[in-house]
Amino acid sequence: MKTTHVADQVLQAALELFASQGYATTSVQQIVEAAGVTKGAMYHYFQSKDDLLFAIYERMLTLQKSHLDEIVAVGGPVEDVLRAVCVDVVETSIDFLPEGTVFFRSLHMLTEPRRKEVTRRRREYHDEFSGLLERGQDEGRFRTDVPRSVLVAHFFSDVHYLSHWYSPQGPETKTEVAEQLTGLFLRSIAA
Amino acid sequence: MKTTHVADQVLQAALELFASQGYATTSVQQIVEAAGVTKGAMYHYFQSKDDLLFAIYERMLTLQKSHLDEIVAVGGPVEDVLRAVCVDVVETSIDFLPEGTVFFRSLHMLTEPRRKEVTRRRREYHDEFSGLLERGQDEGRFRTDVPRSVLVAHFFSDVHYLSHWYSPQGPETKTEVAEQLTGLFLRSIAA
DNA sequence: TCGCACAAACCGACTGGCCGGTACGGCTGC
DNA sequence: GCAGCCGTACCGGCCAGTCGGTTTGTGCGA
Repeated sequence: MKTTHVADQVLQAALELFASQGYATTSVQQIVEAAGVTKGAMYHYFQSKDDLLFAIYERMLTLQKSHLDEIVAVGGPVEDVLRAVCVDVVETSIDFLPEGTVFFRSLHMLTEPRRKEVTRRRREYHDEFSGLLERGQDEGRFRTDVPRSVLVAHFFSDVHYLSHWYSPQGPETKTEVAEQLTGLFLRSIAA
Repeated sequence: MKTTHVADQVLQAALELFASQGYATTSVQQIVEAAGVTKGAMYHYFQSKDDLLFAIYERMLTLQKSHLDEIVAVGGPVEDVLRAVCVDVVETSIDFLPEGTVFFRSLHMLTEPRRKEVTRRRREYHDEFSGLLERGQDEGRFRTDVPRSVLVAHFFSDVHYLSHWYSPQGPETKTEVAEQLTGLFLRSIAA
């Protein structure tokens, strides 16, 4: 376990650099210098620069999915479940703000098969979310005059946009923003 | 009709390539080939690759601002003005979907002074939008229990996200989506 | 406890290719 | 014959990835 140290440091440095400079404009040399290791060490743990990027996506996707599953498993009235999911997604996204930046900005840099997988897993996630909306609609809780896909996009747009404006140093706390955005969303989709 | 000027063809090709591949991974050679001209011709009209990117931003910013000013100038009840602004922004963003993709994905690639200017003009735009919200709040039409900055972000997140999910070939027309998203937003911010 | 063997971890100079940008010459319309 | 317009060949620099070699850790027999 001690040897994952190098890999972790590299990933962390890569994440920060990708988030601040972008993937394409960050050289492997910069990453290894920031991580305090050498190219040789890095290429011992990763096959390519692309691997670094994918590892970041991997972690993010796995985390999001497990959170969603956990909350849905608890069960309860659909509105409560949806509220909990929304709040959690926003909070998690704030906890992982740099990942979010990289996530949306650099997706097109991933090599084809990996990009496809990311897209697939992301769609799975959206589908599960959409399922909640459908259940709510069936129960007459949510409006049906707007396509579900638009409602889904409407919510995830907020999540996506967080990394463009939210700052932990700003006036609002993570929890406040999560409640506020969730509140806005739930009100807009109510039947 | 020989005369879609070389500069225009280059810009158009650059826009499409930047939108589909990203700025950093698109070479000048690719751009000039797609535009059917040569490097020499391109560098006769543009000083650098960066110029191409900035020109795209320039056009977008100018367009958005002029639309906003026009609508605000018409005047009327604040809710009507805001509705018109929102619908227009969404529709315009759909008309200029590739620009939107490039806009948010490649901002960090612009050289420092230019990035600052883009940010400044964008903030101006947001401030004007925020001014509308403030007026509505003063008149008791919009809620005041959520910070205005969050409301602004909430709306622009939708605009931003359009390029990630909307397709002109999809089931919804531009106008429908504009009405739907605007409707969701206005309902969520009502007093 | 020590010597040894072997593998995993790590180092960093090097390379081949690409890319942004330039130099310069020729062409064309006025 | 001049001035903008454009083609072409080329350059210096950078960058991902490699590769031969060195170090560090570890198990083991004596």
